[in-house]
Amino acid sequence: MSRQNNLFKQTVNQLLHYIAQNMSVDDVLHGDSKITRQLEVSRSTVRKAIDHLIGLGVISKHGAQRIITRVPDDECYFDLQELGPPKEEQVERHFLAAIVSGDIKPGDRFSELELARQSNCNTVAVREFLIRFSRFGLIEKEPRSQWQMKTFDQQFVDQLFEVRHLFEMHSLSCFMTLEDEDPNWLTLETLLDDHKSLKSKINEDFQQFSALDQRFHGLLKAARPNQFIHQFYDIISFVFHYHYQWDKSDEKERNIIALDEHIDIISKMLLKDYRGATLSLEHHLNTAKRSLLKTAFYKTTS
Amino acid sequence: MSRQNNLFKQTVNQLLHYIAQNMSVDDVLHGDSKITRQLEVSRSTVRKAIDHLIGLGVISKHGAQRIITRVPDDECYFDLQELGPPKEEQVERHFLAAIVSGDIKPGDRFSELELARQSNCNTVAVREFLIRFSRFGLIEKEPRSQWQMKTFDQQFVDQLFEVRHLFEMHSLSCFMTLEDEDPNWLTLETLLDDHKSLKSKINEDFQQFSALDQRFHGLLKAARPNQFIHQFYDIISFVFHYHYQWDKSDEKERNIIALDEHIDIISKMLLKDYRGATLSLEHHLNTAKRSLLKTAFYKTTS
DNA sequence: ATTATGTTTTTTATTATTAAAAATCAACAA
DNA sequence: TTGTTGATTTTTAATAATAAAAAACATAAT
Repeated sequence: MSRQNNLFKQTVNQLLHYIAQNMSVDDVLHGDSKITRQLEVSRSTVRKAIDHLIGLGVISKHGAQRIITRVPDDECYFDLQELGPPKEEQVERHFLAAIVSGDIKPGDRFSELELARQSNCNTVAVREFLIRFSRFGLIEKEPRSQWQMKTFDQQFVDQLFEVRHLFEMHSLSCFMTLEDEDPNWLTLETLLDDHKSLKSKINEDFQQFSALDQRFHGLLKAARPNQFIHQFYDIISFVFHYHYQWDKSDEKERNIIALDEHIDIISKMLLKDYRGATLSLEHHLNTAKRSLLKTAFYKTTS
Repeated sequence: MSRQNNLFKQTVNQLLHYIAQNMSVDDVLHGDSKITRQLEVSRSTVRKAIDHLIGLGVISKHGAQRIITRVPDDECYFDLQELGPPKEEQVERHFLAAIVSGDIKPGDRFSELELARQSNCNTVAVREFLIRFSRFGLIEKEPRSQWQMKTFDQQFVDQLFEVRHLFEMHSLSCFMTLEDEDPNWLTLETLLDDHKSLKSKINEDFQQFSALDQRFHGLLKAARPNQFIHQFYDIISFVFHYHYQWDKSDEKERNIIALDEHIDIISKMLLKDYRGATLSLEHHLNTAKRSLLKTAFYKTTS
């Protein structure tokens, strides 16, 4: 399979687009270092793209100047569709699909080679993805042996929520000690309004809750950003995303309950009721854990 | 460079060793599946090793049975010294050395290729190591650009200790609620004794403190094992190891102080003085942070 | 002096290839 | 059955090779 010089083609297209939008025949093209800065690719790539357009007759050289000779037509553009997504993403997509669909179940072993074949990539790309992914603690590998999907068991969930509990409580406590004039309080008020407005139309738009959920927990963390806590949340969101992809059955009920819990917490926060907010948050986390366990075990035992 | 069939050679040596120790001429060798289990390598490897020994005349085949024909001499053994350590380890060693020696300073960019050349590995091995290492949050990389050593600044230390504080306090609280008859209490008492005995000879053996430190913080965590917390401690220990490698100047003083702090904490724990232990632990963590900052900034600004 | 251009070198991303090791399979014996 | 050996197939680990892209360099122009 030939190498897909993706970036080059993208650059050509972007350049064509720019010309079509902003320039007309006989205009002088900017210097390549300027274009480089605009497109955020290296000058070599820009240069190769320009050469390509010269080859197509869109641009011609007069000494050092490059002049537009004709308006580019659709023929000039590369078809990026057929390139497909970048390899890394392809592996990821395929692997996650395999997990979600149950092709790879907790406890299963799987080979890099097979994944590579299935996702139409080479083994190195697969391996690199798996190494990256392994930081989630969901897969692991012994030196001369295959990868193994770790069992997603009660213990895993317990440990996950133990840490989550610590972090969320900590975040809450940091938030509550913010100055009154801190802009985060305003953001929180807006968030409460958005929650209430979603509540009024929850029966149709329950899927929008997910965005609110992210905003809420993101805002909590924003009171004191911490890269390690942040990293951990990547795991959390993956685990949730992964499990709920299976079981959409009671998504609506889940969301309605969580929405109310959010409103409860936020209201108490705005009233500066630290103790009340803590209790409500605790309750919210417990609900989330129960719900995850239910879904997870429904899945693994079926 | 030819591939180093490390495992095969190791296996041959192990097998020879076993024969030399336990068997004599005309004995019948065990079946290969049995040997496989003992040496924890695959049967193919065992098989190849046996074939090799047959080639050397140490073993000969009579039908399916394999019989020792002579006692193996030193000639038969492979020289494992010249093989060197496995690639992965080689990269790691070289990279860490580069950091510690200041070849790669915070903020620096560095290339995979150069690392590969210096550590005498190929780029893929280097890249895989770097991906693995990146979970420590100390290096990162943009897609088509080089790796970059992140700046090790006050903020990083703050965030590190923020999380560490959360975790240690949590661990302490878990520990304090252990049943009286839990074996961890006994271990803790032993640990206190070991601390005291080190204290009496601290002037000579101050370097032994590091082991005690690991044991102490390990024991705290042992009260409630959690893979996410555990993972985080890998980062902690790396950071400490990394920085103190630079600055051995006041290692002794540091260790003496920390030793006393440990004794303080453990004593209070054994007295079931939760509040006192908490305060002491807090104090201990603050000392550790101050000391790290001092070392770190002494280094980066020099 | 600064900036832009043309040229060259280095690095990254990707594929291909292969020895080593593991896993599987088939025939056979206890 | 169960377990063993011998032969075969897959997979992993590692190397090498190369197109694409970035970075560095040198030269000319403002």
